[in-house]
Amino acid sequence: MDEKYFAKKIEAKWQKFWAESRAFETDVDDAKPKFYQLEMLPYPSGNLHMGHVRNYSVGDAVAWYKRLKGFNVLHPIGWDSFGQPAEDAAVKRGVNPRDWTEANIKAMRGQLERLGLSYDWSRQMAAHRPEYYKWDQWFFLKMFEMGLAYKKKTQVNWCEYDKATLSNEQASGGLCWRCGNPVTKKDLEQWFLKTTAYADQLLDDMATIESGWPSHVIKRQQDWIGRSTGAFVDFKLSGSDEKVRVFTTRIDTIYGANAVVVAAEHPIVANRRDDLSAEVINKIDEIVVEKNKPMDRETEIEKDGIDTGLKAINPFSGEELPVWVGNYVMMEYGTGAVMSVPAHDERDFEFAKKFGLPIRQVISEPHLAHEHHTMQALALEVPYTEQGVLVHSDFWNGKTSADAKTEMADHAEQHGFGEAATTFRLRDWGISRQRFWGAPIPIIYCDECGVVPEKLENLPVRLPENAPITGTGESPLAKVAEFYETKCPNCGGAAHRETDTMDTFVDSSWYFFRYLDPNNDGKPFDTAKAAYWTPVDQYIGGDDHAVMHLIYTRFWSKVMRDMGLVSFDEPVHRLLTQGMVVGETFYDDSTGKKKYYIPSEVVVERDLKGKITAAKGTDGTILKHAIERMSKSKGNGVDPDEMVDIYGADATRLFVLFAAPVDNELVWHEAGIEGAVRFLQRVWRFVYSWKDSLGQQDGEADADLSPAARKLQQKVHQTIKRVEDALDTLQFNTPVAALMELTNSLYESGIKPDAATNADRAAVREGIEALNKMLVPFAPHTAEELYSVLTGNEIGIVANGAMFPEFRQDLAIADEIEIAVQINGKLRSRVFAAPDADSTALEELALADEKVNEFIDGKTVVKIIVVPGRLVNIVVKG
RNA sequence: GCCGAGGUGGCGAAAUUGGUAGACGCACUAGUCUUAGGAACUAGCGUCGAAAGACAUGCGAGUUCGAGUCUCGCCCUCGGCACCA
Repeated sequence: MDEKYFAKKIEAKWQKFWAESRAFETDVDDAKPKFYQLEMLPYPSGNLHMGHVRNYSVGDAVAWYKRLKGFNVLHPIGWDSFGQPAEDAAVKRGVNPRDWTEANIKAMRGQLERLGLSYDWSRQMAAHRPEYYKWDQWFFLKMFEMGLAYKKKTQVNWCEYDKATLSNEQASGGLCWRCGNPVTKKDLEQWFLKTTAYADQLLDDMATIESGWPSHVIKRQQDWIGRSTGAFVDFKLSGSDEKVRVFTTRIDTIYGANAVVVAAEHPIVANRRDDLSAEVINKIDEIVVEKNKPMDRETEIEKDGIDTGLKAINPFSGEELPVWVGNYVMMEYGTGAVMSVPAHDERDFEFAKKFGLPIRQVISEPHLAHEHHTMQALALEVPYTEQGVLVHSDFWNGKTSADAKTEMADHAEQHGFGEAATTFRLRDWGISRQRFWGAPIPIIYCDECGVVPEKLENLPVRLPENAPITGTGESPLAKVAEFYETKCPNCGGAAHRETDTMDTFVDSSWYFFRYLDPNNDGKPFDTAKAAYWTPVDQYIGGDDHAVMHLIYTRFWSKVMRDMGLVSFDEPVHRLLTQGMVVGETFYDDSTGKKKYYIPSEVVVERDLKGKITAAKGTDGTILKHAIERMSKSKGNGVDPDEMVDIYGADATRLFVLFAAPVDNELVWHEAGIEGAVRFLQRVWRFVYSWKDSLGQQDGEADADLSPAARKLQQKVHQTIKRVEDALDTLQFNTPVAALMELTNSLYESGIKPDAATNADRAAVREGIEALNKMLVPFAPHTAEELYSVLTGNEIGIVANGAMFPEFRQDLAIADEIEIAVQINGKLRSRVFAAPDADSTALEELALADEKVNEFIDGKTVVKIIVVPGRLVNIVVKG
């Protein structure tokens, strides 16, 4: 190696060395603690993007740090390789999904390797390979056995653009998670996994991981699971034995009910199509049609409904109420029917206003309760949705809402018309997909025996080599007779296979257990290995999976626990969600639609300070300027390969870590990455300027450290502490800053190799070595190269067992520190004192200061506050 | 509408958790060296001011010797949810 920093050369050298020496293949040394560092696995699209780079740079920094801290580190990677893009490629370009996927994996692995990420490649898994999806199928059959997998006909979320079925999580917000287009409904037979069976656990167990997960993810999961406690109440239909069961969280308001409102699909109306008037039937059908239309996020849906003419009896008051159909009642939640209490619910209020239904107040603000008893119920201007005291509620008058809720639910139960109840927003996970590129659902339909699970020993149910992929939303496997024609495992008669495949989120629900034992042919993984490595110590990924992958994987772990495969409740103890990488965009929206300009088509004007004041296209169009998520079409995308090529992997990674706190958005400015290169070069030059002088101990008696060397020593140890604390709390920008400061201090010390004493040389050596080791998590290639330059060994940092530098408090403390002197809280002067100088000494020093005396001259000192080690504040009057 | 996070220089950000606001970096300005420099180095860089100093952490109050940090009330930005009874 020459003395000039040349990223390409050293990066290629060390990547080759790491691969050949299998430097990152996981060893288990019983004397060391374990650390499982996991990052969300990529979909093999063929192109790494900057978001991946950020995710994996952070993960790699943690993995390296833990290695240097003496852990057995497991740091694997794999491929979420089933999914729609492979089918899209097949439709568009006629390629085979398998070939396309394998080629992409190969290409992306190359990209990851060029970044120098320290993965244990020997544990790689890929979801689309039969050795993996065999176990998806195995889990499915186990869940079928346990009653956790079942089939039902249902309205599924359907994305017309992608021609794809979506789970509720994937259709969150009424928009497709993949393409962002509105979601419609479609009737389909679907396989479901019973996530609702774990709703309580999914919610309650969050308490055990709360401290290690970002609060916004916890919050979103809580909202998603959406537990609400209340009661079921049965309203008997007049002139019938039938009952309508409603769910309410506010049974205390039941005397204010003016109607029972049911969903359009509710059996009570669906079963009476012949009896209801044509007008009612028409309205019901209209509501159903409206409901199944793609949702428009912007406009609020207006309340609609109709009186069915049916009557129901309020079991508390005995009052006869009309039964309405309302478009705001959802069949999928609760019982599909509600009691409408307009005085105390916004939606019911709006509904009552629109249709002129009576509004009766039955809950009062506590201090007004007495008046209400003597008053007629008043028409409210706005609904009163708070809790309060019951009025106009017969026997229950005067009770608080809280008391009434429990007592009234008990009352209902005792009299057989209701009970306390809990409902969830969470629905079961629909996993059937009418897709080719996924794990076949291992179920067989037999005319004689019905639904029959495939035998475990027949797994995997393999995907056929070829299937007609059309992208029209029908199952391609249904057109491959060799695939679906089979024999019943039960009776041996002719039968056919399920032709739907599994949602790809099945694959990612347990992939990180397969890393522990990737070649196991008899089990998904060895339980002893799982007991050692899991739960995951640190998981890192984007927060777009807050309610998809991260709920599914928690569910899956709980099922595996109940199967006896693992013994914990939660698979991930610490979660870090990194922010998005965004870029500057320039666009013209004068035509109503945004037209993006690529950077080479944009001319930017800046003011003296460098702020952008105007932007124009080279065609003269005045452009607007914004920060948006990176994408090719917006012209703000950055190709990681290109960055690595120009600046090097280390500089790219270092910059990504340094540029912003890890959970913030990161705005890509290419100029910033040059700063990272400059820093690495500065380190490089300094080490080279010293490399021949560090070992010299030419007999000269050890002198004391010079003041400059002593100062450097302090900085070294302060930096060790700062870097350690930062990495322990998952901060990556501040430790890089600390290393830059340390580098500046090395230069500023002014200690020259030829002029230095042995002691001073040793101080510089300590600084260089500490810097070198602390640089490893951020710029591993450069660090390896410098390490070999300094130590003369070529076996690499891992093999050499190098450890993170050791912090010494006694060396970090300065001999003399600066104490701020304030007068009335304003900084007026500074004095110097020993770090352990006591209050009296500091006070004396401050009062002796010339500048201080100028300020307090002629005034009365009222009080003096001394914070040892920090400041003196003199309070004066007059 | 509800929930969450956040407002600090031209920009990305620090701030030992109530104690010297703006570390570190980018951009910018001036200079040195160089055939040259988009290299390196030196100096400057919150605002106003010649300086002393004054004013500065979204706005307004409060607590305190002392507030970016704590309390209350507003304003704004970004994310999430969408009639969940």
